[in-house]
Parts: sequence; C-alpha cells; structure tokens
Amino acid sequence: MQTQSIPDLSPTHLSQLQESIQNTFGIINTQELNHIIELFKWKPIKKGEIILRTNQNCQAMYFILSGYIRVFVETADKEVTQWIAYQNYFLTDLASFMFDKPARWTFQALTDAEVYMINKDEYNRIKDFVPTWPEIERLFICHCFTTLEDRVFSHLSMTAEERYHYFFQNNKELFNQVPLQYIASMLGMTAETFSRIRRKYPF
Amino acid sequence: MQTQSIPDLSPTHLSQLQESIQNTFGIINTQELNHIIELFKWKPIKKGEIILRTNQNCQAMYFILSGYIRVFVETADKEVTQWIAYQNYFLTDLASFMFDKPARWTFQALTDAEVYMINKDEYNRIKDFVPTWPEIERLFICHCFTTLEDRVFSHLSMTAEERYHYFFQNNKELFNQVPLQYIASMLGMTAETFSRIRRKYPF
DNA sequence: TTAATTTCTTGATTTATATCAAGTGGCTAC
DNA sequence: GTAGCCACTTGATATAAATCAAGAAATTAA
Repeated sequence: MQTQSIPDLSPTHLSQLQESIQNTFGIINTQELNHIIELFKWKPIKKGEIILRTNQNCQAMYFILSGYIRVFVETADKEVTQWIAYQNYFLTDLASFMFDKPARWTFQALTDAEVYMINKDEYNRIKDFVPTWPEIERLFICHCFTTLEDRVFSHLSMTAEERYHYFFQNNKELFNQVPLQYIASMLGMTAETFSRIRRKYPF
Repeated sequence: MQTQSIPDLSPTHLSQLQESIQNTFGIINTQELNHIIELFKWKPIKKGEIILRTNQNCQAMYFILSGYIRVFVETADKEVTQWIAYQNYFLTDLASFMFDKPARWTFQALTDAEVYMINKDEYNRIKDFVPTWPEIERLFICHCFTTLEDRVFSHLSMTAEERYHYFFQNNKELFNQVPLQYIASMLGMTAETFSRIRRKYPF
C-alpha cells in the first residue's frame, strides 16, 4: 500500500474533508482542524484496484473524496459484500486498525476514486493536539455501532423486499453507480431476487 | 427506574465486577478500580421485570452479576429479540445512553437477576479520575462494533442452521436457562424452525 | 396435587428465496 | 465495428423457512 501524495492539495477536496470532519465529529477549532487535515495524504485509486486484502494488517483509515469502494470477503462458496462506501465515508477495517488483527475485509474500488488516507501512527497522534478528540471519536464510534445495530435488526425483522426498500430510500444514488449484484449481496439476497424485486417497482 | 442499594456489597460480587472490568477494559490500578466500583449500585431484579422500555430515556448502564435479561422490541406484527445478556455483560441502550435519544429497546429480566447499575452522570465522571479511561472505553466500544459486524456477516452468508450452530458453540449454557423462542428470534428464525434444527442435533 | 399457563414439538401446507440455466443487452478493447 | 466479457433479466425448479394448527411437555400458580 503506497501513498502518492501531491504537494498542493485541491482546496475543494480540503474543504470537503474539513466539512465532513466538522459534521461527523462536531465542532473543532480551525487550528486543530488544519492540524488534523495535514496528517491526511491524498491518493488516487484506479477502478478495480484493491487497497486492502483480507488477512493483511490494515494500517490506514481512508476518507473517500469521490468514487465507490466495495468492502467484501471471499467465503468458501461465494463472495460476500459487506458494505459499499462512497463520498464522505470514513473507511477502515476496525478490528485490524484498532487491534492489529488480520483484516477481515478486502477493499476494492468499483470506480476510479480519490481518498485521503491517514496511517495508524498519525491517527493516534491526533489526540495529542486535539484535547477533545477522544470524546469526539467516542461519539463517532457509538454512532457507527447504532447503525450496525439497525442493520442486524433489519435481518431479524424484515423480508428481502423490505430491506430493499429501506436501503433504496436512503441510498438512491448508489443504484446508478455500482453493479447491482454487490448491493444485492450487501442486503443479504441473490442478484436474481434483487432483480425481481426491482421489476415490481420500476422508477 | 429506581435503585435499591444495600450498604454492604457482597465481596463475591465486587470481585466479579472488578475482574470483569479488568478483563474487559484492560489494566487499571487498584485505586482507580475501587473508585469506579464505588459509583455502581447493586440492584436486584425480579423475573419478568422491565427495567427499560422502548422510547424511554436510558439513563443507566448495567453490569449483570447473575440472571438473564432480554433485549427486544415490539414491531407491528411480532416481538423481535435483539440480544440476551447475562453474567458479566455490560448492558445499555447505547443510542439513548450516549445521545439522549429515545431507547430503541426494552430490557426484561427472563429470570431473577442481580445487576450493578451506574447512571449516566456518574459514568461520565469516571474519566475525571481514571486518565486512561477514554482509551479503555474506545477499545471496548470498538470490540462491540466488530462483534456486531460478525453478526451482520452471519446474516449475509449463513443459513438458519449455520447460525444456530455458530451461536450454540459459543453460548451453550444459555440453552438451558431461557425460553428457546427468544434465542430463535435473536438468530432470525421462528421457534418452529429452531425446534426442527434442534431435533436434527440431539445432545 | 392439580389446574392453568406457557413453551416446545410436530405435521401439513404455503411462501419466500435460492439455484440452475439460458438468453439479452451494454460496454470495452482491439 | 465487431468480438468478448460482464451485468442483468427471466423462467423453471428446488429448497429453506414461515405459517397455521394441534397437541405434548414443562413450568407456574392455586
């Protein structure tokens, strides 16, 4: 995993990261924010490129500027897509990043993409100059936790069709941007079932 | 929600909480540990008692000393059990506890139980006298996150029978202690399906 | 101890979803 | 522009799991 950083970061991208950090992590003062942002490095990713493989050690956290990145794992009989991340998502293999375990997931770009990346050591330095960072991070992770809780609940209480609608409502743009088979897998159904549900609800 | 605290805590229970905090949150010195433990109050719970209702504000975190507590929610057509917590679990409605949102879940004791409880204000004071607390808490929540990630994965990649085996392997004792219909629901299957799977694997 | 209630099991049937197989359409690369 | 590939659709069929209904077993209450 190599980083191609370019000396002058695009102002548009910088403000996208700034805004997202503000929105996601709450109010931080400008000086602190700039300090955080300096630790991130810009990196372009080609369609199809794999930026993390299952069982590697995930040393980086990514912030996605543009493009679509699929989170999946190969099992004995099929590939299981766990999530598709896109603009303004923070992306990492948490178990690996936090606990130095082998990564569960593989990250592959479904389109050309641009990310900011920050490696673990630099990430861990943030708290040294942003005193409120631990609290901010705590709330962020708790938020991620409750999102996953909802997702478990969707599998305990909804049919494939209900999961489809629920997800479609909140992620319409994704349906034009990535192969639908991956969305199907992520929702826990086959591509065929997904296709049949779609036919019932043309848009 | 009221707390009946008794003046002299049982040494056995105290050490159970101590040990669990040590195991779960890593090394803390004895003085800090004692300080944390003083903030918890002992509370007995009767079988059937509901200690949190959906849409209430969850002001407490519980540490379970003994007994079984079911986490569930009523939907339009059925009750969905999300989890069953027992000895040495920390239990709260995270979205409510952290973000003051209405609780998603209802907590009901399936057996008589004993818990230590700590309210939100006291919980938030821990970091004032345990400097390493935020870091400890971060790792704990990340661990919970990855557990949920596994659970989502189980619904994307496993059959009902596989989920049954996977869960049974790791939670054998639960099967003798609580009505099986709740375990079925928590694994995303009906009680009938659960019963038929069990018949195939008598033990 | 017996009655009442709850939980679990079993069978018959239906429904949802997966699987298999074939074909269509679109995109990409030469 | 055409060949080849990949994604998607569609139909036929198989399978997993839900539902419905009844009864048996276990637990709780009187």
